Amino acid sequence: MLNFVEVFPYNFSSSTSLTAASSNLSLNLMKDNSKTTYSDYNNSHNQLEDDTELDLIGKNPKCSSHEVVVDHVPPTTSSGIGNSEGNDFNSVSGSKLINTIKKGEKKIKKAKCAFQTRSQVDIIDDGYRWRKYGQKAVKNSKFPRSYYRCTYQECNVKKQVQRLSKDEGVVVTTYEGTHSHPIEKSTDNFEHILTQMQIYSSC
DNA sequence: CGCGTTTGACCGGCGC
DNA sequence: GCGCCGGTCAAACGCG
Repeated sequence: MLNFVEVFPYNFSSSTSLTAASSNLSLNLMKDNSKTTYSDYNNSHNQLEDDTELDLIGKNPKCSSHEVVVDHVPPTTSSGIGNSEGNDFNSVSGSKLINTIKKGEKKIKKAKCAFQTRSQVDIIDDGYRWRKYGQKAVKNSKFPRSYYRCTYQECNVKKQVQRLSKDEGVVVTTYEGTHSHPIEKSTDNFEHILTQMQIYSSC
């Protein structure tokens, strides 16, 4: 179980700091000597206006005082990460559902929050149960990206896990969507992690 | 037997 | 139009 978690500031390009909600997130790192950073993958101006998207990390936007680093992902990113944005994952996900979207309809972006974790293991136990549904080789990286979906019935949350090629010790976990149910496993480390986040990210 | 993982196939978006 | 790429599906498989 977790012995030590260190949160360190991670500077994406054109990153800014903001206060983010964090109350609903729990991290329960499986191994020791892990470092975690998290960032909001939303475009801060366009995406954060949608309050349904802000709550990936926390259900309650008012409760947090944790400084985080925010990455700005252009809303026009290619088919990659944002490919299925706007889809209703409660019904059918993926390309088949995309077919049902009429031409000209504006797709709604889903919230994405990325955590950087310096860890020996890829999987961060965040208290939810996940089922792996895909794995793809990543261009310019020797490590694959794994795709997970929350196993809770009708929960549409997904996450991607990828290890950085240029820093093999860093694992990037990207969350997409909002859990519609409580955490399934109790986690004792969350407060500790949040404390670490606050300490390190405020510099 | 139920649940989760693996992995090749498939699809849509995008750039040329 | 074609090829590349990221994301998803789903059958097969493994494990407890």
